[in-house]
Amino acid sequence: MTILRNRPSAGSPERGIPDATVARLPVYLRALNALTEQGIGTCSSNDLAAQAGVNPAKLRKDLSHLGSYGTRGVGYDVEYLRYQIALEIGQNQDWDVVIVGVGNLGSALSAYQGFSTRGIRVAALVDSNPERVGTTISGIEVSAMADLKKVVAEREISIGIIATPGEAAQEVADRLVEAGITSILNFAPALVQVPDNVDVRKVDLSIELQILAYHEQRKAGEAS
Amino acid sequence: MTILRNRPSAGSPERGIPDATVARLPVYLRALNALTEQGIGTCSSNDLAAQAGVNPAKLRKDLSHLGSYGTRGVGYDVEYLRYQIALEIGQNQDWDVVIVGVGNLGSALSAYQGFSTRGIRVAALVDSNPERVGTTISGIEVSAMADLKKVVAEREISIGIIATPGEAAQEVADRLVEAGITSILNFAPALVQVPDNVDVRKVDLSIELQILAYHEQRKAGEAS
DNA sequence: TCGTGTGAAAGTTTTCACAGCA
DNA sequence: TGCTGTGAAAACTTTCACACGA
Repeated sequence: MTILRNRPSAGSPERGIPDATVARLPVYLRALNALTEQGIGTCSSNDLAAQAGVNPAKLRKDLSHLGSYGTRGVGYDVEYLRYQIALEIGQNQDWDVVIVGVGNLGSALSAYQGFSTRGIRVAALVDSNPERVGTTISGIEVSAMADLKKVVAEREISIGIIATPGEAAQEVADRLVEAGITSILNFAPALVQVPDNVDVRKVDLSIELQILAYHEQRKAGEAS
Repeated sequence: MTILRNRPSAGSPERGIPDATVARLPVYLRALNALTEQGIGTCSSNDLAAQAGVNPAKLRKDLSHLGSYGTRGVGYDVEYLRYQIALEIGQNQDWDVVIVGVGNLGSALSAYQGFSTRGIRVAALVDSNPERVGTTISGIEVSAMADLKKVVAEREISIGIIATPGEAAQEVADRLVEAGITSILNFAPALVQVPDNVDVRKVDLSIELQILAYHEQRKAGEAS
């Protein structure tokens, strides 16, 4: 889903964490937070893997891409590891995002509790519907599409979320790119075309259910 | 994310489509629908791959797991292929789902247009908050948690969606399993433990953004 | 001739199993 | 002794490239 070049990258001895690992680092971060809340200061790869729902060997391999932050025979210091992972994935700074489309989904996203604790701050809302412009949702005033560029520049936003119907998605993506956005999370059920320097990830709510339905059907067919 | 056994399976000569392929079949279905809307009756793997945003060789390999539905030198009949894929992933029947938790996200999901056209029907809403029980959202009356089992049985629902806060997720999952649900889509930012015969898929909205933030950070660090 | 279907190669991810360090 | 870090094996996925059939 993501367009990405795994640059071995600038200066540093060797960078380039595998995609599969990157996708799990936020999960480990969440697991570490849970351990902290439980008052646990040190954990083994088994403990953390159980908390994160992965295989311990995979966890160790993943962490080995970041460096050696554990102690043999002991395990990992929860707080230290949390800090190192956060550093790696840019979680010790806040990321401002703009949500385009404040229908049901966009509104739900702007109120989503999970973002703020993960360093994601919904900084602006934009909609093409004049009736919605000027209204306030989750404490944020909705701006007009025409003001997108200004809003993005003012608040130095680099991440955009598309929460419009599928038909509008490409147009919105174009506008986001034009406004200077370089990462897009696309909830619209449509592919969007963007320049090479822009990353797009897609979340498709019905596809997830369709995959479940497939397995459900197989289970049902098991009677045969 | 999914727990699944790739059963070579009952009777048939050889079943068991790779996970990666299953995850793309709904995408192909959508692409075929788009072609139909454009009045295109036949397409090559190149055409369809472009529409779906994948590599043509991958598309052909994926389709080869279902059977030989193309014609060499010609391509695929759009309608016929659509039908075959729909058959494979159980898309020619409607799937009733129950959504647990009608906060912002649950409400947005119950109104989500993308479901109905993909054979997903939101058949019931359930919430633990007494103030929400009895209210109507998107034309559906919200039921109490205590009635979950009854509702699931009455409407023969096999798929459940968890749209509650993380703390409630495990409790809800247990209730769903108890009620007879065998597939769960979990939007709560928490892992849930279920028996082996139940499939769970997880959609984590903030993780997607955190992955984008990671890439964004790398891009920013490129100046070095 | 053209484009599918598919073996075989390349690449990626996961898992195993154990050397090595605290 | 116990658990990390990691090579090497296994599994899975993607891509290539071409034989084959309409």
